[in-house]
This record gives sequence, structure tokens and C-alpha cells, in this order.
Amino acid sequence: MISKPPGIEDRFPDRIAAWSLITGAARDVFRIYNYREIMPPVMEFTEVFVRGLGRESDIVSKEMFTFEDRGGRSLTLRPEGTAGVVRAYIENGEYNRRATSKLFYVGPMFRAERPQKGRLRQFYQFGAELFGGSDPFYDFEIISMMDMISKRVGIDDYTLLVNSIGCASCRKEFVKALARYYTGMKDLLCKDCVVRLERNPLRLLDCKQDSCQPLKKDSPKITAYLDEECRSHYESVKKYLSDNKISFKEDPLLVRGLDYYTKTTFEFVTTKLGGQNAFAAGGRYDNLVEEFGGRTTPAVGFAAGIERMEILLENKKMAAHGLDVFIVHAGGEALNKAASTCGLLRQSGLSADMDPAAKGFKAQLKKADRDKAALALIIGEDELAAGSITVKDLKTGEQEKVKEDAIIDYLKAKLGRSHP
RNA sequence: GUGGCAGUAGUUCAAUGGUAGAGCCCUGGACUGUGGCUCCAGUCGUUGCGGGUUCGACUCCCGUCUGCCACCCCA
Repeated sequence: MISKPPGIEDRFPDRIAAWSLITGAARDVFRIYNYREIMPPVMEFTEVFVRGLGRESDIVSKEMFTFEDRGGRSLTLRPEGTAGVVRAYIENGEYNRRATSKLFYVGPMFRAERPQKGRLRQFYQFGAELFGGSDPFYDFEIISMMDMISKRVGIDDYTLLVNSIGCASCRKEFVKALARYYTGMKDLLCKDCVVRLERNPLRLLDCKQDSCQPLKKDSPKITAYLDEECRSHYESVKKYLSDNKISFKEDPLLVRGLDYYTKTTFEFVTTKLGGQNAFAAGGRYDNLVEEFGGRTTPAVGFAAGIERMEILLENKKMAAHGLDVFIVHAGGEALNKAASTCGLLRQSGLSADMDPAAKGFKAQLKKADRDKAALALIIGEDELAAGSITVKDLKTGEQEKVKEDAIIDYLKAKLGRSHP
């Protein structure tokens, strides 16, 4: 038997309701905030991600699905959305059309990680990117969109963490101080942190090893190193959040795994995702467009993991919508009548189904029940002779004979649908 | 990439080293024109795969694949 590759899911109909609820809420909110959809490709030249995320980042160095095309060029299945959107933004000259561009996307991402709870090799994200806006209002706007989406789908048990990691210049001073601090206690560090100290000292701050926790307490704090511009930007973002009743927690240890962030970073975290904690995250990236060869363009964005949000919704029951009408027939001439009636119902916009194999009324009604049909139409010898159709309400069990030519109007009234 | 646990019918799970079973689902019947509830019957297995030990392996051992969970890291 051929099976699917590891860490990849088959989604059957029973898992579509939650997915639609989440992406539907996201699309509604994006519309409310004036964001337009963009559909960048699922694969890019590998260089897009190497340049976007940083060669040293974990994602690029060990988590990408990379392969060569027939001409020997290296392609990669996108591990995240931002880099590809930035590439498309520049390549299509979007900056010549609008001073600020507000874009959103929904689609699959791929990372070659070991699967576990809340972590898959193919997973879905939605996200938004705003280009051409340096004002802290936009940082707030991005955060508040995700906050609204969460609340709309019924996720409210989470904490919003925010931080500022400053611009390139103030971060440089901070990283220097951090490296100095940790070099002094190199013997106390776990072996991962020794590597972090060499390659990316910022990441020392979110080590989860118990032995490393006490060391963080007296470590330099980024907030002390922010320059005037970065500090007032950060203060302003926080004020917007407070003024708009979006509660948050400052976390000076919050650093993100992607190299491109500047100033604001944030995460929506919960304790209900097993080893994972964030279901949405993002931040500002004022230098990325330039690094891609575009003109200097400040930008801010976020991405949310749809499957992770699904886990948070798991205990909430989704009402599965049922069929309007299931047609039960006695075969022969009744089958012909059933088929034509079924066609008429569908033409008129009602959802209708039937089983062409006549297996007895019992079996057919069982199917009607399993498809959660509201009504069953019964067409047998008696009905054929009388030119009528029996309509059975499957909830109450009541049934009524209706003249054939009045059936559509009757059903629409019964189902509470407006007439066309 | 590292570690722990697991893999038996479509599914959820049983089975001292000695005949592979049950619930649910599905199909049919009781009820030849009436669903849900009940009762009855039936279909379904190379016990993940490959080796080894043994008279004999679902059971023990080794390898491998997959799943779950955690680390790393991330949405």
C-alpha cells in the first residue's frame, strides 16, 4: 500500500468546518482592514529564502525541502510566507502602484521537521504584510487584526507578548553587551547555548534549559539599549494597544528565529499546544525589502498557524451543515420521477441527493438520515398515480402529500428559503 | 537531527510463547412503502515491513518504516 509522506495530512470533510471557520474569519477581518489577497507561488528559487531568512537561521540550514529542477537550479518549497511576498512585491513593481501596500495570503508552508503536536511538514498559514509604512500605527494594526481574528473564531485563552529588538544600530550594541555577559560565564552554559553564543547571541535569550534560566535574570536587557527613535516607536505601539483595550505582556526576552525582524516583535501564545506555544507571530522588518534589492521600504507583518488554531478550537463543536432534501423512490417509473425532481431541486438552488439503486425505503431513509437531510421526498406507486410527492420532515416525522407542480415552492417555504 | 512510547479488521481496542477476538462502522434481516431506538445475522486480517530465536511468534530479539509525545526550533 502506498502511504503519504510523514508529517503530511489528508483532510477529510469532517475536518473542513474548523478550517473554513478560521480562514473565513481571517478573510473577513482582512477585508475590514482593507488588506487585499496575494497568491505567491508555493516554490521559489532557494536564494529567496536564504537571503530572506538568513543562511544561519535554523529554517534555512536544516528545515527546507530543497531540490534541483531539470536545469540544475535550486528550488525550495516555501517554509514561510514573507520572503516570497517580498520578492513578488519587488519583482512586480508594486511599490510604483501604491505608497503603502496591504496584502494578505492563505496557503501551505513546508518544513522538514520531525512532526509532533502542532507541528507538521505541510501546514497552513494565513498572514498579512504591510509595505511602505514606518508608523507605529501599522505595527498596532497588524497586531490588532490577529487579535480580532482570534476572538472572532472563539479563541480567547491566549497571551499577547510584545517586545522591541531595535534597529540594526542599537541591536548591534546590545548583542555586543550580551555576548560579553555570556562569554564571562561560558562554563555554565548548556552546549546549545555555547553554539548560540558563536552564531546568534540573541537566541541565548530563549533557551529553555533549566540550567540557563538563572543566567538570564541579570543579562543585559534590550530595552536599555534602544535608541531614541526605537524607544519612542515601541512606546507608541504599546500606547495604541492599551488605548484599544488589547491586553499584552512585555517580554524583553522575546526574540524571533528569523533574522529579518527589526523593532517590534510579537507572539500570540498559549499553554495548550504541547511543546509549542505560539499560534501566531510577527513583527517589523524595515530592512528586508532593501536586502532583496528593492528600494528602502519599511514593512511589518504576521503569520498564523491554522492547524494550531484548530487545536485550540478542538473542544468546541462545529455544527455540520446537512442536506436539504433526500429523495426516496421505489424504482422503475418512480426512479425517473425522482431523478427529474432531483434535477429541478438542484436547479432551484436546494441541496438534494438520492440513491439511484432502489434498495427499499428503509435503506434509503437511512442514507437520508446519515446525510443529515432536513426533509425526505418519497416517490412510490401511490404518489405516481396521484401526481403528488410525499414530503417527510425527518426531525418531527410528520409527512404530507404535496402536488407535484407545487413542490419547489412548498420546499422552499418549508426550509425557510426566500423565493428566487 | 536526538530521545521515549506505540503499531493487530475500515475504526477504537483485546488476545500466559500454543486455534487471531470484541465494540463501533458498513451491508442485510426482524419491519416485502418509512430513518434515528432495539434485537439478530453477515463481510472484512499477509498482526506495518524484513530478518532472527523457537517444535511453535501478535507475543521474545535485531533492523527498518510509520504514528504519537518531547528536545531542538518554529506558526
